[in-house]
Amino acid sequence: MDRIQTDMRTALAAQGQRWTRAREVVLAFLEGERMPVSAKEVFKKVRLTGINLASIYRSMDLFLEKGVVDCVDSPGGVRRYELSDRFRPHHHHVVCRECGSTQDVAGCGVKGLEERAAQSTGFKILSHQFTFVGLCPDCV
Amino acid sequence: MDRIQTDMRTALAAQGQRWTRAREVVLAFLEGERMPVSAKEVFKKVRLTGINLASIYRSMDLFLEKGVVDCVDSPGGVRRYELSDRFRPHHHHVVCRECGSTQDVAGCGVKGLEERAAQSTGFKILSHQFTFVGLCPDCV
DNA sequence: CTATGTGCAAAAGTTTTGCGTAAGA
DNA sequence: TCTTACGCAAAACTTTTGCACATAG
Repeated sequence: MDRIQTDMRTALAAQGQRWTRAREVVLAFLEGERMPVSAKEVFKKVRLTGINLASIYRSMDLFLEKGVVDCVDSPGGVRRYELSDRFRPHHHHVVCRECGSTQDVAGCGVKGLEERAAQSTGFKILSHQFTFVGLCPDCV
Repeated sequence: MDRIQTDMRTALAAQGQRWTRAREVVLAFLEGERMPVSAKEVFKKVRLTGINLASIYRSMDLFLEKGVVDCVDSPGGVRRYELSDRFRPHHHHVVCRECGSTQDVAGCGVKGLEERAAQSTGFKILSHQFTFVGLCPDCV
């Protein structure tokens, strides 16, 4: 068992929440991925474990709440999840307009804009999503 | 009839496509909005015209294809539409994590990053979506 | 043991599609 | 007139929820 899972287990135990098979499977899968994945994609790839799709959504909600994963709302209307900035360098994404495939773009380049946005809108800014939309090499 | 509608009508006519009541109603509505709206929001506000929700989606698809509107994929899984950069200053958005309300954030601040993203990923970059996620004054 | 989480199935919500008809040009 | 687009209804998809049962602690 690796560090993220140990941390997660401890954090959950502190609040009477449990480290279950579904949560372990989902988190382990996310740790092995380099790109954001949708709930359905996780479901298909862990099908042999018998974990239910609803449980994957519920696990993702828990991980989001704990700050262990971040989500990306992609053009195309499918939500994708990945390990959060706490465990990976902060970065952004490029999504293919045709096939929906997603890749990381290293770096940020937009830090410092949050404060300006907060001032001009009155919102309390919690995070940002910055996504390039384009065509992947296969779809050009 | 204003300029955008005239342009649109001409562009459609050139390809054997028609300027219909549904398209006129949807485009006119978008021209009157300052913030991105979902298909359902348009539908509710133009209900008295009898325009069908499916026709609103179809009109939006057409306008997207013609570059007359842009879409924003918001956290929460609802797609919103607004007049494109061709008719409004380029800008970005802030979305409330709780209620989904959306506001413009003036300016860009991320121009010049597209080329770097293209180089590092091999994608052809067509556009970008930059969204701040936070809490609106009502939801704080 | 006991409360929490899961599987299953149904529901909810958004977006798409097929088909017969209305209506632009 | 003749093709395009619309209305309607159903379907397709993603995500959420209720409930009885399983299971982690």
